[in-house]
Amino acid sequence: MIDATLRSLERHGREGASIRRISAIAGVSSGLIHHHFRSKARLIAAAYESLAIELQETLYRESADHGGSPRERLSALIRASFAPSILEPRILNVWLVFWSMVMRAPSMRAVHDRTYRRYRSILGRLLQAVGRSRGVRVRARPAAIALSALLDGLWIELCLSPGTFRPTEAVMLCESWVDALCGGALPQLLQPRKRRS
Amino acid sequence: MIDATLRSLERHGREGASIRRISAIAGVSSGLIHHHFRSKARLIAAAYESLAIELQETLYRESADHGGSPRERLSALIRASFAPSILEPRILNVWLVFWSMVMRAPSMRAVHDRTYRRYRSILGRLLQAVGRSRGVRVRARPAAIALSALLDGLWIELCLSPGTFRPTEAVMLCESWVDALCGGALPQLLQPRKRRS
DNA sequence: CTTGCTACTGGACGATCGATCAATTAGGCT
DNA sequence: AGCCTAATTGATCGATCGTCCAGTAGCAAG
Repeated sequence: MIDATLRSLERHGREGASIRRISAIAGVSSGLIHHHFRSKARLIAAAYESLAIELQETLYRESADHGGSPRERLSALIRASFAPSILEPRILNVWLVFWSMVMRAPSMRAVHDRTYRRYRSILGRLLQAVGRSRGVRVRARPAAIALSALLDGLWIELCLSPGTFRPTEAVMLCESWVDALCGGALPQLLQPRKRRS
Repeated sequence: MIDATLRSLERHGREGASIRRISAIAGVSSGLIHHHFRSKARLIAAAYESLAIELQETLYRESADHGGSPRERLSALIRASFAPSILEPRILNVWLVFWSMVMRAPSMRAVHDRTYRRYRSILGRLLQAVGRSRGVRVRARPAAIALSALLDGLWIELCLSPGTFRPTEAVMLCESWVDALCGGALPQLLQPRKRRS
């Protein structure tokens, strides 16, 4: 049923967030959805959390499968973020609907905050591990915020108009940022070595 | 009339894209909108282009007003991107509606491509000027793509949940990236000094 | 068999949507 | 004054929306 919601949002975008369309795709009646989820908003929120967690697990699995070193795992995660299956412009439709509800429904905001904190936590730990193996102490929080923003910004633009630049360029831009971080070129994202009084 | 469209989208988000709401805010009848713009889609497209150009001009003016050196102008643009007037979460509502239509209507895609190319051009020229004053030759296109993605990604997350981090942190992250670029830490974003055969 | 409970159906309700159009008003041109 | 065009109105249409609810089917317990 949640899968049907996501598929409807993929196919019809903003107008796919309709009980009738979703129930048609799911092959059930419209009343049944109101029986299980008490309102449309709760259904959308459940679908939101489901998609966010599934996406993070996909990225995390890709990261864990490829490469042993932290740097290789991070590279795998970056590449996976711009893989064709993730990059499908249809999926942006889904996120746009979700984000537009985050602004209005407090329950949606709660889902967003929770899943995004998890996402930053994954990125932060990975960045810290990469830094440790390169001899720099990375401040996980701001580094994760920057990398997630870079990933998201590139991903959104790639979905909006795929012809502007190529996915490999997006990967390169992220890798360059990580290299600069490990090379100490982003000193404000590293732990200060010494405290001055 | 276009102003009323933007205000309606700010106030009511996704549901504000309705001829009736817009006409009520504009203080005219619903029929009049169909008289001037032949359909709702054309009205939204006109409002999209209007907002995008107005935003770019605001940023460009802020950039030109503050500071004489290219680096100061770029800093002013970055700070302006996270100024309270730009950062209002309401405005994200408007962009989300526009982006969701970019995916479906070719005319919307055309508006997006045109305005985004302009935006990247502004950023690219500024980055190149900053690089020149620091003695590095910046490749305008990928650098502008990366900075715009970083700006957008941070801006979106700040609008979605303003409590996650502070606007000053976002400014710092962008400035750090620019400093790394000027310091030569992002070699793939610089022109190769020598050609090898 | 009856009772109670849950999954599930599908039609009805009022609201709102984009679009259309006849009718009315306003304004410049001769 | 007479006329033509453009601006503007508001009612109306069919479609679709979220929600609600009376009613059916399946099934376990008594």
